[in-house]
Amino acid sequence: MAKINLKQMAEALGVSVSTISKALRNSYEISDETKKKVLEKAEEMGYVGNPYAGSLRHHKSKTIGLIVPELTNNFFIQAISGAESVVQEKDYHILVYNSQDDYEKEKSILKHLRNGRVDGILMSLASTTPSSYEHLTKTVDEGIPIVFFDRICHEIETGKVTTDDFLSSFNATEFLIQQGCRDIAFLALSDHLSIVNKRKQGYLEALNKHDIIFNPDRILKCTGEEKSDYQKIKKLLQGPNVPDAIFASVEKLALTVYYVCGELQVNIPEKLKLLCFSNLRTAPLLKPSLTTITQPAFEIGATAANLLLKNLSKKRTLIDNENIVLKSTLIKRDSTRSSS
Amino acid sequence: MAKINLKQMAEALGVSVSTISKALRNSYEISDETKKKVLEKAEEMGYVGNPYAGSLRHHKSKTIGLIVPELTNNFFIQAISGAESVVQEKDYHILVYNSQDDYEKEKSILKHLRNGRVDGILMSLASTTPSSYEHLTKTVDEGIPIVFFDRICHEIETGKVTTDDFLSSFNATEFLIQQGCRDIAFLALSDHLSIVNKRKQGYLEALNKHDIIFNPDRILKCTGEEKSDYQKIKKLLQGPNVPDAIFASVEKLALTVYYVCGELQVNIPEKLKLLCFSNLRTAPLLKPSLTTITQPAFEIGATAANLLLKNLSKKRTLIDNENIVLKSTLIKRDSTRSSS
DNA sequence: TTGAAAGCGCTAACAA
DNA sequence: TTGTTAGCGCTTTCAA
Repeated sequence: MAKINLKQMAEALGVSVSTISKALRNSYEISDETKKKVLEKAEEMGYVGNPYAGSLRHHKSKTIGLIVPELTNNFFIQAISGAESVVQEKDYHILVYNSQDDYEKEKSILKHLRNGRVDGILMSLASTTPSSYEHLTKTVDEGIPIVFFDRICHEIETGKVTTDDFLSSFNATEFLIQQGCRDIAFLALSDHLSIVNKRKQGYLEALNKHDIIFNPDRILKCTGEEKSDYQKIKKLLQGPNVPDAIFASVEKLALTVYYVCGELQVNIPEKLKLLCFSNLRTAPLLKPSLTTITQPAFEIGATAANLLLKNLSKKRTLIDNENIVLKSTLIKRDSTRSSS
Repeated sequence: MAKINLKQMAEALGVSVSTISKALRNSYEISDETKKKVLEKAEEMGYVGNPYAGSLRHHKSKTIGLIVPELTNNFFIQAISGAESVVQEKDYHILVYNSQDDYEKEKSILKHLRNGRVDGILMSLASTTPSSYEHLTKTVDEGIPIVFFDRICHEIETGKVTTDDFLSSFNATEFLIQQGCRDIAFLALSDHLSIVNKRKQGYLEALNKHDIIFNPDRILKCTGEEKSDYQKIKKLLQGPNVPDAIFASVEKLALTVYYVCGELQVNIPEKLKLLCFSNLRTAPLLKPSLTTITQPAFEIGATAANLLLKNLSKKRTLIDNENIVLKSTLIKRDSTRSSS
């Protein structure tokens, strides 16, 4: 049994190709009787239209590209899951790409999408992407709309979906201060990521509000590379001046802190309080359970997908510059428990 | 700046469309001089060929479909990551679908892929898929090869990638026995999943070898639905006859055991030893750290993708019936520590 | 070495 | 209400 096409259907039914095509698309031009006949035959023969033929005709692929900097990350997975669920509803398809946090790869992926393969793009920037966004502007200019989520690009005017990074970071830092912390280290990632910067601002603002003098050495610029981050954090916790709390801007870094503390026998939360942005399902089961700022990752993905699809259905290729902000939740657990 | 096509390139260079096409594909028919000219212009104009036009011509889409029963699952994510990494190398694209462990959805996804959208499929079955594989055979019969991984379908003759489920399960059970357990409960999932059955067989065989009489009540048939599984496990652990160990066939169920034990104040591993198949990155950080049978998920995905791509490049649409078996690793941690 | 033209499977404008 | 036909962007055969 081979693949069936319109022509074969037409022959089998003794009508023309266009009649079948119209019947299948439920056109008003076709009689109910014929429609029924065609539909039945289609079912019988297992006819499924070739998507690429149609795509060629009307320049729509009904597929969208989703680019993330990492795949093995709970946040992105949940976001993908959210996007997939809305896209599936609307009979769109999702092409998934992993930029591996690499600017060059990101450019290359976008280039491959700039040819009609996708109708639109959902993406989160690589942390190594510098302040040059030509690959992004070019894509948008060629009529392929991009909706950013989480690791957004401010410089491109389009739809963006983020969480309240500044505020949640401010609140979390303030919470640490309330727990008695006075010397809070902040584990940052790339300077280029707006979300990391906002989180840093929230942290700084909270210190400022509580008259805690900010020590620039307390901002550790991590890379995301496991080993070097491990060493950096180990050095931080070996002293001589050991902070009394760590605020990790991303999940991965918090886990590294657990491992370093294991090696150095630093007791969390007695000696060190720990808190981070994270979508780890097992946060409540860790030893100690981890206080997290949890982002509504699934909703972020779903919202971004909805925004994109809404514009696509309106045939709008330029998306209004708006930033949809969803709320994160601070979930207090043992890693920030105050001993008093 | 709009999208550029061959015709526009041809006009810009004052040559014919076919010359450009050939030059771009580095045909021997074209002079080096012309090729150079064309390549330069293509670069300059940012030309990227429309993939669907070519696809229509030679009935190859250079994209593969990847169907998983869940997305928020470390095993599948790592597998996707592995597949993505090899596919990316070969300039293929990946369409990701979530069957949500639902047979109907699985059928519908396959139907949508049976029309040239993809050149081949990588998939793991939904646990609700009954012993009727028409949707699979139909797909293969229409010339779209499927490579199964992990949750494979024995009945279809094609390539499959799994782990040594029987043996690793046997070893793990034996390990529990060596830790002093005599009454080990097994948390199963759907009867239809061959991997779950193999894991069950390994468990039974180990009991048998050690002359432990098997009590059928000790096999709990879970559904994957969080709440009902929670209740089932809670009932098991409330007695009157409480097992001294639990072997969970999938990760999700082990986490539920943690929560139930938290509620019932059952001490792991003192009162209950726990072990499961899992790819959780935080297994070492849990309280207590979790003994796992860890599958090489990334390799599984990569191997399956390689097998599929190898066959596609040979234009083979029927893949030899072979089962590539990769080894899992039993990682002993605190959840199975013997108190003596 | 280059170009003209047919055709992949489908849609849509137009004709019947 | 149905059929004919051109053409989406590309590859490829055949002719020049």
